[in-house]
Amino acid sequence: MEVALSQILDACKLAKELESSLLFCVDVVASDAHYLLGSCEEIVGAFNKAIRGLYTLQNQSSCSAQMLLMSAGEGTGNHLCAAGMPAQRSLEIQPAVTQFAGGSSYANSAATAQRGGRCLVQKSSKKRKEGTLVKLVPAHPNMENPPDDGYTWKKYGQKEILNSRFPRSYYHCTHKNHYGCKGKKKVQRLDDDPSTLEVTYCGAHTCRTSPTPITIPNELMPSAVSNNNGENNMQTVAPETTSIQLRNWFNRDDSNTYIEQMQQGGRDIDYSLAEFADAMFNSESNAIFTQSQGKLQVLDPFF
DNA sequence: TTCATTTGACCCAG
DNA sequence: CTGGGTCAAATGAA
Repeated sequence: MEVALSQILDACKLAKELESSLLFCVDVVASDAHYLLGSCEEIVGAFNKAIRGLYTLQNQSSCSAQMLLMSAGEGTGNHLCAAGMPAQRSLEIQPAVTQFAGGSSYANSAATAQRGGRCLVQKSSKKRKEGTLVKLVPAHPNMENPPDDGYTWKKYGQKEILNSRFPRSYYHCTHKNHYGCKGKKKVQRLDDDPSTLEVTYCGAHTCRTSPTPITIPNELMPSAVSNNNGENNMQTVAPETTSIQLRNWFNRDDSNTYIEQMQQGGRDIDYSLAEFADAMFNSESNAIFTQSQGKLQVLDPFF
């Protein structure tokens, strides 16, 4: 665990170094997009290294490692560089219990995680389908719907289940039709604890869209057509992994021009960096980067 | 009119 | 054959 924490701290330090470079050495840094790209990939790599270390720890059924893993990867096998990460990615510990079945490298251990001191009891004797993830989440008292998990779901069925007091609802990813996303989930209230929902995720999200869609100014979009009245100056970007987005961003012919604009100070700099950070970590809700008093700051939970 | 939800029917693995 | 999962028409809400 100490090693993993150390790796996370290293990654945070790298992020802070990059922040310092961006804030105080803009002239040097901004002229070299490859330096920025290299720094970002170094940071992402450092976080991934820590995550891999935590995978190992997970095999030892480490409760605290599991909590960190859930914060970092939500059990989908996504690394920090991958898009499609659920919005709830903060270090906030949620009262949920998770169990994995085989499938992704992340889930191969089939380890039972314990969170909040509760264990998932397997009701069915049937062998669980591989590649599924089961979570127990607290049900909202007055709502049938499960709490938001960062994805958008479309309900396509509901069924009464044998020997269950409550029906099971079936959902698939809203982007199933657009991107052929295979993300699915089943939601069922527990018989012995109606205040808890058992959410079974099956199938990985392949839609590769961010739960908090990345918005990039039109002028940065390859297909951008400027709007005469200046309205609607943002576009929502769907699909592509974050690392690809970053690379494309930096490889754009006009990226240097944009960086020059960033050097001029004012909100444009902060806004651009926020977009950059958003593209990098693909989530606002657990922002590693934030804007404070007009400056981009790195949130470091360990300091 | 569009989109999400409901619900009965159908399919298929065990 | 049974039960879980999915489909698609019907329905309702915005």
